[in-house]
Amino acid sequence: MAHKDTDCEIIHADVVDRVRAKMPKDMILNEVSTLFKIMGDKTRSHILWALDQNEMCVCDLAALLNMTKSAISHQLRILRDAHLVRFHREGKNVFYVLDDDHVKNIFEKAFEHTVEKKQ
Amino acid sequence: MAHKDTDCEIIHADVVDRVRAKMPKDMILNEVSTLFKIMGDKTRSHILWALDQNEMCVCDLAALLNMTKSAISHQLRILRDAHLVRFHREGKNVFYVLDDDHVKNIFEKAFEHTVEKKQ
DNA sequence: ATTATAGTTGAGCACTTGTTCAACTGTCAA
DNA sequence: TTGACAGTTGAACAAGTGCTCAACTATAAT
Repeated sequence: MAHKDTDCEIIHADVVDRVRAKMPKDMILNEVSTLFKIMGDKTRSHILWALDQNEMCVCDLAALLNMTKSAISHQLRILRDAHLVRFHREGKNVFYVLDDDHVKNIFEKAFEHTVEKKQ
Repeated sequence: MAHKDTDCEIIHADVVDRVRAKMPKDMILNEVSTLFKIMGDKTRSHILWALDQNEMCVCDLAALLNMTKSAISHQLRILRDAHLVRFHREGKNVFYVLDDDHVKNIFEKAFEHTVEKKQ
């Protein structure tokens, strides 16, 4: 009898059991994929890359990426909510910076991967 | 006069120019964000994590993740197209394996980030 | 106070994406 | 060769996502 939610038996029960036992708490794996999802948008990854070079204000980011302030601001909010960037106001400008060194590391690994794949 | 595609001036032209000069070819940054996008789905990240533990066939993955073979197969195709997994047939089973060590590294960095953020 | 510019926000809309469903191929066993 | 099961595929649909637009707040200059 196939499993309730699937349409097949477990064929290699030993492997499945072993992997299932090692499986991290679902929440953590979900949070990791959420992190990737947030980084997996063209606009947001460009913003993160830019902020890794320099802190920048919304307007400069908009100019750099040829987008409206509104569009940038919406994406910055998503990055703020995920604690990937911080901001501080200086007069009329709001400057954003990366909030986490890991982001830089994750980016570097992804670059390595992509560059190697292209060769 | 505001920029054609934005609604503001460049406020800190020096910063924008410097960052723009360092900007990697658009294509590479796009490919990096595509990689994150692919890893940024709950199902796919679970599959990648599982394959990092052991090579597995479609049915076992379906059982492990409580999903249908079809749903798993669709996601495996996306991972195959991105060259993140390879497969080989053995009789009626098709076994999948990770195609790249970088995936493991990227995952590890992302785990570090997530675990630290939780503290 | 008024004006101008930086930035934020919510609603709306077009587009994308993941799963389901049904039909299909591939391999093995009887 | 027929049946059973592993796996793939395309269409369809529901849910999610990113940008636009317009209205808003905040700060500074006149």
